[in-house]
Amino acid sequence: MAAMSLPGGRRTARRAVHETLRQKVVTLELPPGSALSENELAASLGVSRTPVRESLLLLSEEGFVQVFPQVGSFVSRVDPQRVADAQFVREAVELASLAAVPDPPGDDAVAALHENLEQQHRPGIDVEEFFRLDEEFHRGLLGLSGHSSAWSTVASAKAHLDRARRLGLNETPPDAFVAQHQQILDALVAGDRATAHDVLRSHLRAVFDDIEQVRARSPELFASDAGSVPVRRSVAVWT
Amino acid sequence: MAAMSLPGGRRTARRAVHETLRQKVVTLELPPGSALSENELAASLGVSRTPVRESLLLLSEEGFVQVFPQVGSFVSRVDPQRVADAQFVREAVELASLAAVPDPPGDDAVAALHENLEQQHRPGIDVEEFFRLDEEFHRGLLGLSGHSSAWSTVASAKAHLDRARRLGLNETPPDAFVAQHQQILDALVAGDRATAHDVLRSHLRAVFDDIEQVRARSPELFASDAGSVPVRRSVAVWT
DNA sequence: ATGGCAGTACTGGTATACAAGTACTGGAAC
DNA sequence: GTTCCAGTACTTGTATACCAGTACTGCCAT
Repeated sequence: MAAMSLPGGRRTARRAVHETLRQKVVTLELPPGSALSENELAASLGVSRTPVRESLLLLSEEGFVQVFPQVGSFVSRVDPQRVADAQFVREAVELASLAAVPDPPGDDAVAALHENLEQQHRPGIDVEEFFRLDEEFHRGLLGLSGHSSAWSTVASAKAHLDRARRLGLNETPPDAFVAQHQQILDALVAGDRATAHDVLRSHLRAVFDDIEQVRARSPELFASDAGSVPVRRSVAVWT
Repeated sequence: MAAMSLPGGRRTARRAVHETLRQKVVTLELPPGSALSENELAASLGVSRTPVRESLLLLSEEGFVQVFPQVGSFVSRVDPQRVADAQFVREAVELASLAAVPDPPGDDAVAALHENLEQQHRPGIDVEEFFRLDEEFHRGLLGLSGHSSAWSTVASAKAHLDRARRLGLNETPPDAFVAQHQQILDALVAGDRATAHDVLRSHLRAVFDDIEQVRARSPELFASDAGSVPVRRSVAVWT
């Protein structure tokens, strides 16, 4: 829903930079703690500081970047509190949406979800591809209730979860997630709301548990003290 | 949660401009459709275009402002679709939170809510004061479940509702809302979850209905066609 | 009077210059 | 070796200049 101010097709430098950086942050190509110098980024992206700066401002509003005046800008570490918030909001909205799905769900939407699942089941699936399909699946699920327009809100809350999930993707093979997706859809078309509800909740919480495992193993990627300020290095170190 | 990038006390021009403009938009001092020229604002606020521009960027991300390149920036009209989304999300999160409140709710939090309600009951209450108390009440309600940190997400979704509510505050006297607040809290402390749940839902939907009444009376404040683009005037006119 | 077209005054997007502040570096003093 | 301090090289914040594009204005031809 955001960024509706710049009508769709308009290509601006800010838009391009914002999307590029966001992608790199979410995919961990820029891991938590990375220093983001406005000058460096401007030079490497071939634009001036202005669009870079505005992109960083937006990313900081999204919680992906932290800007410390006169010190530097850094890819934010994963904030467990923030992840928990996102989890709670996402769970609330997705479950509320599930409850509002009409009893025979729309055939077209169901068909789309089935096709999506087929692709998820394809062996040797790429991680990036899985993330794309996962996103599409959950958006489609929300669409079943006619509240697809609320997806943007969920997507925003989901953003932090996504980044944390990538850290933990090696913990649990995607197969388990795909199986859960399948169960949810099967229960829905079978009219078994209770099962769909329970499995969706388990599914969402499994993601959350995954994150906790990563946290135990790589605490340096997580923010422990909200008040800490990083020092300027090629990679930030929180003291 | 947002804007944590600039540590609290740091006073920057952007911060000041952002808060000023946000306040004026939310309180309808700048009504939907108002033209916001970067140059004019910069001149009147005594700063350069840069902080003004960055503020408008943030406000557009929040949905309060629409920026049309080479045309102008305007206080956004109330988008019914967006309001509906906000309503759905808010309802889902607040109800989910309510369900997670421990059975005897925390005494301190309950006491705070009671005191808040006392102030709401004060006769001849100011509209701005009511809004402040209403916000505090719902935040406190969310806090009962220990998910107070998710408030920022609700607050963000709530932002559009708030603005629309101000338009409709003359429709239904605040007394009705205050009474509903009272019922919710009473039911909660009495352990009657079902009633609390139902009243909260009714309460939230009453706000929504209020907005619909205003829409019928003042359609020019609402966006009817998402693709419409305003013409540059002292006050924007959507064609 | 009316339709069309050029001129003009505005818009936001971008690039750049300067200012204020922080932290590292290297050397002098002890 | 240690401590302190000045210098320097960076950081983000702000101001300004310029650019591309839009829409209104008023003249001109009809």
